[in-house]
Amino acid sequence: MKGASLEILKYNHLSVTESRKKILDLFLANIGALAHADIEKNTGEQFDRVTIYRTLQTFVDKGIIHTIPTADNSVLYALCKDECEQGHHHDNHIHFICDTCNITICMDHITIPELKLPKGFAPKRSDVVVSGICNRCN
Amino acid sequence: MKGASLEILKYNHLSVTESRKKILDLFLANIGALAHADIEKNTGEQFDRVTIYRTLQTFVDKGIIHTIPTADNSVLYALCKDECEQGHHHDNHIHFICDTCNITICMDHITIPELKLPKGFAPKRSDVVVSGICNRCN
DNA sequence: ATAATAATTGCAATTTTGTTGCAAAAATTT
DNA sequence: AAATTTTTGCAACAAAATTGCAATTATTAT
Repeated sequence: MKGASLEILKYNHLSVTESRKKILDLFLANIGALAHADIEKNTGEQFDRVTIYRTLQTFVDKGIIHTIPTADNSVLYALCKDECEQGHHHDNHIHFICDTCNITICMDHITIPELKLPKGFAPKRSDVVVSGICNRCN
Repeated sequence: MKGASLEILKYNHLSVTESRKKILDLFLANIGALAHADIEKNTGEQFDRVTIYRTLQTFVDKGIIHTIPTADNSVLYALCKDECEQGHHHDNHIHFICDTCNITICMDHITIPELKLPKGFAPKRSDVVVSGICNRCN
């Protein structure tokens, strides 16, 4: 698995830099989603705040990570799995947030059931955020 | 319908103040969800920003309104309907965000289908954020 | 109705979060 | 290895949110 971040960066035509490698490694090493602050801490404040913001934005633009909607106004990012990495984003995502340990898990493999909306509404994309107790805390 | 805000405030054991009445009236008069900025504008900047923050927080605490998860990191609030007003929160919510007019609608009446989560996960609450074109823009 | 008590408001100051321009540094290309 | 392009970090700035506290307003008790 080592060198995965390097390959992903190259695949996406991004210059390989320390910050990008380290931040991407963080995502690869993590099951859950990460907030800007998590990254700042976990890299030992080695990189400037601005660099982290820009790196995250770059990754989102390239489809390497995606943002997760949260009710409490924090911005979370998670790796796009499989197909997403090829540049084709999933349209639907399920995210699980644990009320106990606060981890956010991106469940790419679970499909979202069809929703029946009132007449006139044309849905394009759905995000599902489920909160409760995760498998570790249970 | 007049006086509804007053009753809701009393029911929730909240002192009745100008700001609380006006802000609650705003929610009652609105189909969609409101952001802090919307409230500031719509009350004619009559109240301090801080007051609005605190009022919203109070309403959330009392279960009068709830926050809506958004992908773009803005905080939206919407009235809790029906059962919610009695202090019993819905566990599931569907929110529709229109890509065109940007309105956010809380669809309390639509039920969320059961989600099959991996073993060990105990879901408590689900938020579904659907984006697309709303009935008015369609 | 009015005084006493309790809660809320608004201001000022501060903190947190995110953005922008630009020169220095690093990565890629030739 | 030099030239070019990209990225980084700093500084300044802007926006969003929070906190303490005195003044005001609402509620309760008399």
